[in-house]
Amino acid sequence: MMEKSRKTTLSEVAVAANVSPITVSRALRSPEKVSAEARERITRAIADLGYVPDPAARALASGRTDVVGVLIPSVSNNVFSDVLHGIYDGIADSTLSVQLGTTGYSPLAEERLIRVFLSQRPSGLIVAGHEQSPAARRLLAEANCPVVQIMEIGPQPIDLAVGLSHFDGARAATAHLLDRGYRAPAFLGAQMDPRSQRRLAGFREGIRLAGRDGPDRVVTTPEPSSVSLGCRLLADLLARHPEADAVLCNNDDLALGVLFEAMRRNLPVPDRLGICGFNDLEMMAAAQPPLSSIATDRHGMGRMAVHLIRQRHGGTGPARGHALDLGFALRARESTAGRRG
Amino acid sequence: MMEKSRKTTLSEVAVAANVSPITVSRALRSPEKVSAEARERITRAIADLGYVPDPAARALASGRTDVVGVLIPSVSNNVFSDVLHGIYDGIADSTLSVQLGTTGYSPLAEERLIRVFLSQRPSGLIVAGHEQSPAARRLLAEANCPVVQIMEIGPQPIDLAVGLSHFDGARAATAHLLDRGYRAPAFLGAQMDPRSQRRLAGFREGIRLAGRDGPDRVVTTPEPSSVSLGCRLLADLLARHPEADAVLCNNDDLALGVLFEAMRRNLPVPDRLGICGFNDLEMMAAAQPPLSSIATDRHGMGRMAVHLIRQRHGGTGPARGHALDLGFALRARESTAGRRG
DNA sequence: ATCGTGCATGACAGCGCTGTCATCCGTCAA
DNA sequence: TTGACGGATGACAGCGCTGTCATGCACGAT
Repeated sequence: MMEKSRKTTLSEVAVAANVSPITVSRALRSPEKVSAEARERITRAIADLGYVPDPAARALASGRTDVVGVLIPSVSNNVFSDVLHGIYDGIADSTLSVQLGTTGYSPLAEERLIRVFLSQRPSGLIVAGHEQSPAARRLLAEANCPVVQIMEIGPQPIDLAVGLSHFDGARAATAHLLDRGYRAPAFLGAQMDPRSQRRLAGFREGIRLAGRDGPDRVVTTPEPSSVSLGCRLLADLLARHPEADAVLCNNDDLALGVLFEAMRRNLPVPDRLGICGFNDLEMMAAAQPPLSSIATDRHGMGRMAVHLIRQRHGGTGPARGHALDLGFALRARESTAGRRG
Repeated sequence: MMEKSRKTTLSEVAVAANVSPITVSRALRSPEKVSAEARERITRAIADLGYVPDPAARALASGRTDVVGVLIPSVSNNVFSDVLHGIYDGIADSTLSVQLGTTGYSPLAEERLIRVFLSQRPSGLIVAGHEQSPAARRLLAEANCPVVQIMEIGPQPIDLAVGLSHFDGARAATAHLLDRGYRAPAFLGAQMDPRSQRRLAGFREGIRLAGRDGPDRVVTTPEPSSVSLGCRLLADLLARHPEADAVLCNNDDLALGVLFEAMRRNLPVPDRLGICGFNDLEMMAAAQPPLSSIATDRHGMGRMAVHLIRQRHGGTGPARGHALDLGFALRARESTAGRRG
């Protein structure tokens, strides 16, 4: 049953290269500590034998792994897959590898995964958001590896944070809508996770700052976001607030759905209805009319998170408690060109 | 520098539970071999001490890991993130974990990653596609763990395969377009990976079977797929083949771009231009007009791949060489309702 | 000639766990 | 009562690698 497919070991390489095992180990970990000739022989022996180090043995012996743990709510969400992409780009030229865990937006699952990840003594941990359970926060605070919270920047990072202010982004978008002459902007939200909550708060703040005292035009649902949900949310909104003349959507999927629903209802965009999304996925600019959105640098967040971890290992980089704001950019396109008439 | 954040070990649990270490190990691996009382004490001790097993030590001692290696070209592609989602759902109720590697469509990177993954003695390997380099194929064939090729079913799987025939899917879509009265269907393709090539071949076969001898209306590009690329490809197509009255798109992103570009050009869909995508992402049904597509069960592929690996470990499941066809479904929607007039 | 210094290398032990075999004990058939 | 048997538990060694020290050597300073 347990057929041993003979793995070449470090010792076998050592024999072939006529050095001791420890020298082979050094040639791999810190080549500069090994003489050029020895290194040469070892390199050849490794190639000849097709040797690949055993990460488990290395981890056990050294007490550390080259693994970066990544905790995100879900992989089937454009936002997180962009972040993940950035993370992979960040580790590309290193020996690091990624251990991905998905929490499904459950704090309990998150806590469990943190425990599992920490048991592997990772090189670093990247977690999405700032809403860890108290126990999870404690675990992370006591972890002896860099911990980077991504997606948003909060008041006090556990260790490091990279993200943006979703509140500010939504407020800017709201100001933009008002600026363009929309008089009754609404907010549509799905999957109301903490970041969505913050966007909603930013929307309300934007309305408040403009001195509008009208009704609170907000339609949200805990359902996961999707394009078809965008269609339904617009229908809901118009049923409840027929006067709404612009929507700030929690994310771009909803915005696309809103666009399609508006087309079905012959509501001219942007003349009768302004539409603004959040994240600025690639499709937004290609839509007809092109859809406005708040651009966020998701790829950069992932890459930067890895960068911070690597800096920390190099002894440089920002100190504990540093939050890096990657900001956002308002991409004003035709879908929010303003009311006509 | 190297502060030892004291990890509780299995031996400490053993002391606390007043049993030998090996019994604790057994209580974790195969609880039925341990008496109820001992199990009870051990469980409590584990909880009290917050013990988490060290996977590296376990891997080293047992010669295996509970890791499933997953090799996909890219994470920032809806198709693969759906598959990944399925994989995570597949392992949800097990002790398995996922090790993800992205090849960026490079056979060399793939080969390297296969080597790295195999060095961890994984419980299984899931690789996208059938186009491994000869060396990679050999590695996989000799791996002593189940290997599942996903995305498509080919002539001879290395071990197991789960997927669908992209050729048949595209042929069915082409037949559908012709069926609905479109006389000059074209094919638009981006990121012409092997699966896209197969779809193109299926398109041509569909045309051939219908006895059309017209020009080969095909526009492809090696660029990665995107919505805006769909816009550009339609522009290209119309410049070269103004008579084209329907497009089969390599994937749904392109189809969406085509729809937007058609709107910009005031080409009525489906009257003047039929549009069909591939994969049937959620947005297709929500579009206006709703877009036809070939539905593929990407989530199911991931789940099934894991299922096969778990079956194999249980000693059941299909034998080496089995290819599981998950099929496809033509979702005919308004975007291919046919020419008018 | 003597010593210290720095570099390249090696010996040794052990990381935390599990495979293998051995041991122990209670139970039941003869 | 005896022996066989099976279930529960334990002792031992070792997985492949690296941390820690120790060693050997060539070199220049004294």
